Amino acid sequence: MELPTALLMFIAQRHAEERIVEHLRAHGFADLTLAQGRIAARIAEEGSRITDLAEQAQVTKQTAGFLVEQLERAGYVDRVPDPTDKRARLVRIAPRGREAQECAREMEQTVEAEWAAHLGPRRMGQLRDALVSLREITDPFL
Amino acid sequence: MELPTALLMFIAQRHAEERIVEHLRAHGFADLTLAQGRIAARIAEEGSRITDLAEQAQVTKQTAGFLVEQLERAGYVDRVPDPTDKRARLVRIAPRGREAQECAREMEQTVEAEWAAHLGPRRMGQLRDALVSLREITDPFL
DNA sequence: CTATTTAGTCAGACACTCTGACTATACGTG
DNA sequence: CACGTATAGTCAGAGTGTCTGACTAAATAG
Repeated sequence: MELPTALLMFIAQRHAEERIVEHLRAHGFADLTLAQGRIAARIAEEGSRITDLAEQAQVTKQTAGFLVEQLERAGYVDRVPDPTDKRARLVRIAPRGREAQECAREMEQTVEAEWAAHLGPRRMGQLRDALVSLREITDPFL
Repeated sequence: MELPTALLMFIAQRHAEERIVEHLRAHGFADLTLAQGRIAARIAEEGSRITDLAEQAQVTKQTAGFLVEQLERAGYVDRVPDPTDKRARLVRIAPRGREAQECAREMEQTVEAEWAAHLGPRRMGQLRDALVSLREITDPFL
């Protein structure tokens, strides 16, 4: 075996991540770091709680809170009291955040398309199939 | 498409990474961080230069130097003058580093085996085949 | 021999992440 | 209902990883 499978995944995954960050940067979203993006990408349409974001992004709630604060200051999200729980505040995507989401998704799809073109539809399908299956034994959030 | 392919890779890859760190920790290599490990894993048998390690691990040479310094202090590597270039110093794996490498490789193979068992040999082969092919368009170091 | 490149370090700064301690609210049980 | 526990979140402090910029010393090209 030349390289471990996990390292192969790391290589491709980081490439995608960098392309997205670069694309955002080129479109005026130069503040917005990777860590912030990982949080922002997980905010639900109805708004999300810090604790849920933390769990999904696999960081502590302190870290999630810190990142949300940056996002809020930069205008990517806003926070409203949760009507159903006075302890909680809901984090929602703000207009600027939505623009950034769309920008990121754009490059995400571009990269995905490049991969599909390189591998061909059959092997791309096999790749996704294997990865989805692997998730069953590797996703701590599942 | 439920989840982007790159995110699926991230999930599996992080799982492998965490298993390895946890295994190292359980075997007395509790100092030794992920970042240090990423550098250490790339040290060649004959020794490597900081600059090469930096390039392979995709960090600046300052960062690589910083991490090597930690590794050296903890006894995982040592550094000797490069006989062919008086500017350079070769980073070499020390005995303790070799033990850690073996420990890490052990879990790496365990995880690899778990994946193969879950997917079956055919799909595991397809997965690796696709990832190796993808490397052609995603590995900045290739 | 000089100019440029390369290997590496030093200094400073910032981002990310964690642990521990704390407040306030919600919830479950007797 | 009251009390104890669990949950949502914050504050404070620390450590680690990472970068940019400026620098030194040695190698190399012309």
